[in-house]
Amino acid sequence: MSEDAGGSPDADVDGLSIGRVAEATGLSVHALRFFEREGLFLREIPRTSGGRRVYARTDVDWLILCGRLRLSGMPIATIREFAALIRSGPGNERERLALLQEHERDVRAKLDELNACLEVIHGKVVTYEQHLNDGTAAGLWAPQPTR
Amino acid sequence: MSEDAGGSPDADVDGLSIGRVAEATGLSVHALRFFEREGLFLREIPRTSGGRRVYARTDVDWLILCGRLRLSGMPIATIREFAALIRSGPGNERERLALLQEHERDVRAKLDELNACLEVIHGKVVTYEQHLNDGTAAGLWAPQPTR
DNA sequence: GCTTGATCTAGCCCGCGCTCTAGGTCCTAG
DNA sequence: CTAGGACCTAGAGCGCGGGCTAGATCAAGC
Repeated sequence: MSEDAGGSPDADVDGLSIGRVAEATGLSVHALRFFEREGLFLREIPRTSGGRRVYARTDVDWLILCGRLRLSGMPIATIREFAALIRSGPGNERERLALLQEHERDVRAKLDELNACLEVIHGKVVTYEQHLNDGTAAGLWAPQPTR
Repeated sequence: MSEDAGGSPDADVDGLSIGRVAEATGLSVHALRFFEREGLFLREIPRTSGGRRVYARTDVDWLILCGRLRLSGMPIATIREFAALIRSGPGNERERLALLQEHERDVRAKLDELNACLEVIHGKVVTYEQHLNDGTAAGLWAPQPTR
């Protein structure tokens, strides 16, 4: 139930089970195995003699970053590219930077877009609130557009 | 090629073909037919005697709002609910307002989330920029996490 | 030893939001 | 009259991001 909390022969100091990593990152156990199949990790995740994954803190840190990248809309394929750059060692920092910069631009663009949508939506909300207070129906959608 | 631009017997004044509506809304022709199947419209779209859709300006206005709702992450199913409320006529404005308010909350939450992600990502960008200027490697991911 | 829960691999399945195809019809220009 | 583009319906397909299951193994506590 409590798994190995620091004493089993297989797990290194601070070796984490998949369940603990799931808790720590907010990702599901399924998602973690999926990410591994998809090549998103920075290294091969080692196994115990029994075949179970043993994660390190640095894996969790990376997964947390992956979570942010995903939340902000980066596709799995792009995260995979980024991971591949890191895995292939020093020397490609400019490429990594370019990838991150492009994503930053994308996120800013999406923020602008969302803000524009928010304005429209908030405008609608205000219109309905006024209608409900005043009893007017100005600016509301009719059931059948007036023709 | 130019379709009916205001003179054919079937099309009302300002009756728009699906292609024109696609242009006007940025949605694809396929998407417009899909939206119709999904019940997102506020009315039955009338047809010419030849069976072609004839849209009005009000349909375009509604579609533009739908576009904003979609862009801001509202699922098709929720837009369908909203459309159904409008279609069922006056009297349910509180429900419409509640739906819009909830979506507004969702959008604001997503904005906060995105901003938080952006901070993390921008931090990474800055770290890489510093590394490339200084030649240091502090804070960069190693190819293999140091164990 | 036995039970119990966490984990394993392999692989199929799903919801979403369109997109595209097939096979036709319409209709306007030349 | 003919060509060709826009449009029609019905329905299959797809990319994405996981979710879920089956059937087995592993490991900890009693």
